[in-house]
Amino acid sequence: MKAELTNEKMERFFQQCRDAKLRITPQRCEIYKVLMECKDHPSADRVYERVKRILPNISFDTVNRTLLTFSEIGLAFVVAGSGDVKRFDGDMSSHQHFKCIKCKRIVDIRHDVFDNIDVPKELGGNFRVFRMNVLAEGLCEGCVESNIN
Amino acid sequence: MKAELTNEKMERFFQQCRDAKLRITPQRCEIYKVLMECKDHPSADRVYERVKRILPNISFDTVNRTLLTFSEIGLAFVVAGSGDVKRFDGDMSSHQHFKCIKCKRIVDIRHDVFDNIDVPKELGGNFRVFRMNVLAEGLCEGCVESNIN
DNA sequence: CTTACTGCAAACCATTTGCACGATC
DNA sequence: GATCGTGCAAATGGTTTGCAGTAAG
Repeated sequence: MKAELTNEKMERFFQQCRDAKLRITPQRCEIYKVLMECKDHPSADRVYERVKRILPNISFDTVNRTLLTFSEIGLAFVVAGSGDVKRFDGDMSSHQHFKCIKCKRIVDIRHDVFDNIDVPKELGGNFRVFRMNVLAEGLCEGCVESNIN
Repeated sequence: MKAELTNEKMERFFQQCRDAKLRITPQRCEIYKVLMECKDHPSADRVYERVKRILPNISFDTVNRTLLTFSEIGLAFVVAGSGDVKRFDGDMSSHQHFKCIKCKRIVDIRHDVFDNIDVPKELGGNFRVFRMNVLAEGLCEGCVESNIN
């Protein structure tokens, strides 16, 4: 599917775990690898399926828990949406998303305008913004077509 | 709490119901009124509580179903988020949201930059975008303070 | 009078939690 | 060896569905 993650990237991951006082376990490593290789913004369930190929005995709960932990320590985040199951993204670079309301596919979009958008000042100086989410919702190519039926 | 909705607004609501082939019922009317008067992006549960004051026999299911129906016909929408319970907004004018990750408070923000943002063209001409969501996540004033403890 | 809507209860399903065992440091 | 992480199973909680009775057009 994809080239193996570089050693440097895994080394960095180990360090991030240590910094967060998380133990380095085979489960966490595999989940991290899968998340980095997935470009489709997988649900916990989807990550679980993929990791299970490598670690057949892993439980869904571990995958889910780990993904949430990753979100907390900045290794991943939950894609913003309006309902539906949680979808995770391991790409921490600044980008936006399009989500098809029918097939639920999520596509990365990159629009200069949205990069480095500053914290709205209406909030006053005391609000602290950690993350800006930009989500376009609509129908993807395939679903536009099949909608004409 | 707030001034009654104008007759014109209710009249427009009736028309929108007729257009969508929805019957005009006391439940729908009250839910609509409450939604329009709420400035706090209420959950279905919160709307339920408020409507119940007027219609004590209404069920939660009706409220929830109605809010979803409203979302479908463009009378409301679900505020984008990362998990948590669905929050509804009856203000269909272009604006953005800030959500406190701790107390879950949602505040409207209005930033010129985001108004009339155009559909990202990376998607190709065949994608159809119905809605752009912009969500800032962080800590609100109150929670920033109580976080220092 | 026909069709849609409501209220109730049960079903669903993603997500979370408690706990004992096993693994990491 | 002490503590954290995992796997299992059960609980949770928001949301959804089926259905019979009721109301709107």
